[in-house]
Amino acid sequence: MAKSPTVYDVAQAAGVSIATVSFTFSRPSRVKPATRAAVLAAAQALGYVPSASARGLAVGHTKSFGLIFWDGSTPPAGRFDQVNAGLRHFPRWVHEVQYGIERAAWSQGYAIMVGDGDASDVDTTAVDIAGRVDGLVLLPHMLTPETLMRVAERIPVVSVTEGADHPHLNSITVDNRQGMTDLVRHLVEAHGIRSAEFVGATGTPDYRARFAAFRDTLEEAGIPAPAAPAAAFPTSHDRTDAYVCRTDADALALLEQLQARGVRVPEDVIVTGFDGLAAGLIARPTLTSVRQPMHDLGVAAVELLLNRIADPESPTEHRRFPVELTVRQSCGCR
Amino acid sequence: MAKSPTVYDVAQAAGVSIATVSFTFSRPSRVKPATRAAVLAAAQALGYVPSASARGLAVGHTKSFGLIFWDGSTPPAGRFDQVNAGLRHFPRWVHEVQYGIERAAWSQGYAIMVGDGDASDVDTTAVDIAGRVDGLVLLPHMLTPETLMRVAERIPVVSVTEGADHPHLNSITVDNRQGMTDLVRHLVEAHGIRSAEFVGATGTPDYRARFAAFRDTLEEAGIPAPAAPAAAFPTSHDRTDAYVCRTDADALALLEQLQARGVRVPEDVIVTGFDGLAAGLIARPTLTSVRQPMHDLGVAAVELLLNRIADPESPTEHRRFPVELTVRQSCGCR
DNA sequence: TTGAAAGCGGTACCAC
DNA sequence: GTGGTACCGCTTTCAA
Repeated sequence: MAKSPTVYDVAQAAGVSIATVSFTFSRPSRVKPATRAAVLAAAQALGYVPSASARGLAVGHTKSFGLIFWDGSTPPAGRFDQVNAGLRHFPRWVHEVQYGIERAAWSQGYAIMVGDGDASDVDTTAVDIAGRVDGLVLLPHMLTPETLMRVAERIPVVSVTEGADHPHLNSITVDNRQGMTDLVRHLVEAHGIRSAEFVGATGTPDYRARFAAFRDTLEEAGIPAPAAPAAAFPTSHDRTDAYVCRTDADALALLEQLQARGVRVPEDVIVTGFDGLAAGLIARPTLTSVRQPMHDLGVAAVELLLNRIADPESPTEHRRFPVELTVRQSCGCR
Repeated sequence: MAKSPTVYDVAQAAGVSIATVSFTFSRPSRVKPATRAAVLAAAQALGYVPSASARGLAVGHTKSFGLIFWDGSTPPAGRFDQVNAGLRHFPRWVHEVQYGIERAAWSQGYAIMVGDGDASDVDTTAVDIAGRVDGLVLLPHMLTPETLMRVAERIPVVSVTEGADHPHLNSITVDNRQGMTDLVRHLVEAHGIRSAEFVGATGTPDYRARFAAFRDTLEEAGIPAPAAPAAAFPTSHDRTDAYVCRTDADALALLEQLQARGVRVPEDVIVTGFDGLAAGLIARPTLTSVRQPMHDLGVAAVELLLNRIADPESPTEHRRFPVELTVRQSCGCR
């Protein structure tokens, strides 16, 4: 790993000044063809790779966005781990959103820097990443208000989370309440359930919104709603008509468990998810769920960032996306 | 987005020099507690977020690794697109490898920068990313030799690809041949297949190795081997005993199609994958495949990068990982 | 069209 | 223990 060549080396080799080298790359038309060719040749010969740090320092931005996520998909320890070791981390909601983010960012010439969302000290991580990029997206956000303020005052930040409010924070949310309401109503009206359990911890505002809607809709139908989510994954076949999971990942894992124990879905019990991951189509029974427009969420996140960069004075934006009840086999339809 | 404060601002606010501010963050113990507190307070009050560009320029490295991938999971256009629109991009092999990379990198304090592997000009992208990071991993690599040399001479590069050889290039590979050989032998010996098709284009060295092993093993068993992979996804139920897919993603999509057409797997035809994605367990029938240690591949990639950074003079490394035949329902077992 | 030179925001060596 | 200061590599006026 020899010390890498700089503009100075290239300039010297090409017999021009460093300014000319710089211009050759940034505004080729402002350089005489012959000179340009000489510079390019020298650069190629030397194996010149421009330093992004130097450029970033000089121009004041890095052409990259940061991404910090935590989707709570890492399930609680315990039997779940043993039963579903292979499913623990995949499929993930974040991957589908990230795909949209990457495509949108790349198309605009931005690279994506992903930071450790599960770090013990997310705040430090966030500040570190914030120092490297032109914008930050949080999936969802779990930063302290202080850190959030610190970061959001420096670069645009968009949180893909329910209930994110801060003067400098942009947000993208989905209609968790509507989605869960539609889902539960469907279970009640089309399948006549008389009881249901909510599966999965409510660690984020989104999950809490889903749980709240789950309860409200159940009660509204005159069905007793559990006061809290099932503590852990159901261990035996509890007497319930439906397991309403907080995410598809949980539902998919639960499906596994249930089948391993010989419990039939949907004949013995209904199972539903939330998110609409592609994997829900692969499973058998296919998974009834509430679909979020993941790709669009990612694209929108980048859009908000770009808007704010184009016009720093523009007001923060909050976009809420609709979701769609996707009825499939695991609830007994089809 | 007010202009963000710098060390100078913090220094002034705290009534110290910029050197002291710098030390407060890098070597807190070398600064008197009272001074340190003052600096920290000023930094907090001002919302100081250190510029990674400035630091990177000063220290000569960025504490981040680049990641450029292309897993060929985007299937050819045509009917496949229509039939499996939702499955097109997920699940992906790269995500499982990426997970290992991220965990390993993060644990060492490195961030991950992901670049556009599908860019029309991957080489330019690669050079751009290379200028931002301390090491690069290619999943797999599809760069021109020139670009590869240019980049690999500046920072350590590891390619997660079969047949990568370049003096400065480290590589991680899996035993494609052994895996495919085991798989085909199993189909012949345990299921008595007398014909088989290979599904999926052979666009990378890994895929080619799989196809070659597929052919060799078939011929060795006295079974006529197709001269080329099935041109596209099987359109009607061609007469064959087994569809051996080049990846799990393809196999999963094929499973979908087949089921939609009422073809039973494995009763009517056997379907197998390659990779061992977690999604193979979600599908019904569960997918017979050849499992790669994805997480370990990612961890190893980071390890090689770290090794090279610790000792730039150390020779390049090439690690080959074993794979494991995973027999499940889609071939008729269990 | 090209060159000289002043930053950009940190780091770290060397004095004090 | 703290401050002064010379870089790090590139961009970008301003002159020539």
